[in-house]
Amino acid sequence: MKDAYHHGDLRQALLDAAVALIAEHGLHGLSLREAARIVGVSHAAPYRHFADKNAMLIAIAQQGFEWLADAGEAAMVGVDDPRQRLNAYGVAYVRFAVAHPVHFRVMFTEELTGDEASARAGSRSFQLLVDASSAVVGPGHDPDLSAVAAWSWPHGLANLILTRRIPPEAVDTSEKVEALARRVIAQLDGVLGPTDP
Amino acid sequence: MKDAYHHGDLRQALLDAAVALIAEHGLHGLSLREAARIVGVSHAAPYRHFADKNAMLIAIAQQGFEWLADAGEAAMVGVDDPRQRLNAYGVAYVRFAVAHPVHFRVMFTEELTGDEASARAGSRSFQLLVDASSAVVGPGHDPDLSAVAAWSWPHGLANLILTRRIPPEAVDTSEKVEALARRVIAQLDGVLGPTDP
DNA sequence: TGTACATCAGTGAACGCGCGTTCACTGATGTAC
DNA sequence: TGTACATCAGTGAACGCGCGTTCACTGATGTAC
Repeated sequence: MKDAYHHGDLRQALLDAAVALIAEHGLHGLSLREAARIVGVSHAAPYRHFADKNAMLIAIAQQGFEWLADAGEAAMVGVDDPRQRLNAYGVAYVRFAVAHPVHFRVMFTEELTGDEASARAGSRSFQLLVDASSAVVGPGHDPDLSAVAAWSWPHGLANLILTRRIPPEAVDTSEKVEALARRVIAQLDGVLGPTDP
Repeated sequence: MKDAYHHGDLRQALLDAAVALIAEHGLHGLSLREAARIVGVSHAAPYRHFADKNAMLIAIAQQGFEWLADAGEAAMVGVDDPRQRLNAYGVAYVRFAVAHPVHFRVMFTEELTGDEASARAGSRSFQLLVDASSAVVGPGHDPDLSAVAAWSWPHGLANLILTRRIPPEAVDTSEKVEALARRVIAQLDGVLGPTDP
C-alpha cells in the first residue's frame, strides 16, 4: 500500500498533514502544495479530494465537531444530576480543545463561520449543550440563551489556554486541565473552598 | 495637510486601513501593500513606520489592550461591592470586544501570543482582573488562577459573539450586548429569575 | 530674515517567492461479460 | 479465467498573481548660525 500508485487514504493523509502544518505555522501557514509535499504526492493531487483549500479547512472543522460531540456525550454518560451533567460537558469541552487544538481553532475560525456545512457539523454538540443547560435552568428560559451562557466559560477557558494565557505547565496533562476546569467551575458557582491546594 | 508630501499621521492611517482590511477580508486578508494603497501612498512607505508586517499587527494589539484597560477601569469607577466590580469588568470586556472586533481578534491571535511587546501591553488589563477577582474570592487563593476563572466567561462570550455563534440581531446594540452579558452573569451566579423577559 | 545643510518621509523599480488552480495526460484499478 | 473497457486517482507543466522586502533615489522639512 505504501508504494501503491493509488494512495490508501490520501484524503485523510492530507488532512493530517494540514493539521500538522497549522500546528507548526499557524492558520495562514497551511498550503495545499505543502500538504501534498508532506504526504509525498504531486501538488495537484489534493484537488481529487477537495474542491479547494477552503473545503479542506471545513473538513477539519467537521471532524472536530464530531469529536467534540462524542466527547461531550461520553462525559455525561451515567451522570444524572443536571448540574453535574452540565459541568461534565464543560470539562469535556476544555479537555477536547487542549487535546485537539488545531481542530478547535479551525472550528471557530471566523472566516469559516458562515459556511453552512460547518454550521451543520456544530449542531449536534450545540444541542447537547441546549439540553444540558435547559435541565439546569428549568422552564421559562430561552434554551438557546441558556446554552450560550453555559457555553461561555468553557469556550473562554479553552481559548485562554490555547492562546497561552495560562502558564503551559499548568495544563500539560489532562489531569491538570480537568483540575483547572473544575477550579473555574467552583469559583463561578461560588463554592470555592477556603484555600487553593 | 491632505495634499502634503509628508502625510499628517501616516502611521495611524495605515493602522486604520489595516483594521478595515482585516474587518473585510479576515486576518490573512491584510497586506501592507493594500493598506498603503488604501491610504494612497507607495507600497514601500509603510516601512518608514513599521519594521515589517508583524510589527503592524502588534501595534494594533497594543492599541486594543490599552483601550480594554481604559474601558475596564472606567466601568469599575464608583462601584464598590467587589462582586459588582468584577461583574462590571466582565460586561465592559464583552462590550469592548463587540465595539472593536478586529482589535480583539488581533489581541488574541495565536501567532502573536508569544511576542513580548504584545504581552506587556496586556498586563495592565490583566492586573485589573487580578485585583477585582482577588477581592471577590478572598485571600488563600492563587490570584492568577482566580483571575483566569473570572476571565473565562467574558472571554468566551466575546468570542462566541464575534464568531457569530449568537444571532447577530441579539447583539446589534450595546444595550443588548450588556443585557446578554448580565443574563450570562445571572445564570452563572445561579440567580436567574423565574423567566426570561 | 536668509541661507546652508542635515535629516526625514516618501517614491518607484526590482528581486525572488510560493501559492492556488487548471489542464491534458497516463498509469492503476475495478467490472461486465 | 480472461479480456475489453470505463472509471478513477494520480502526474507534471503552465498560468497568473500579489506579496514582503530592499534599494538607491528625491523632494520636503527643520535647524544652526
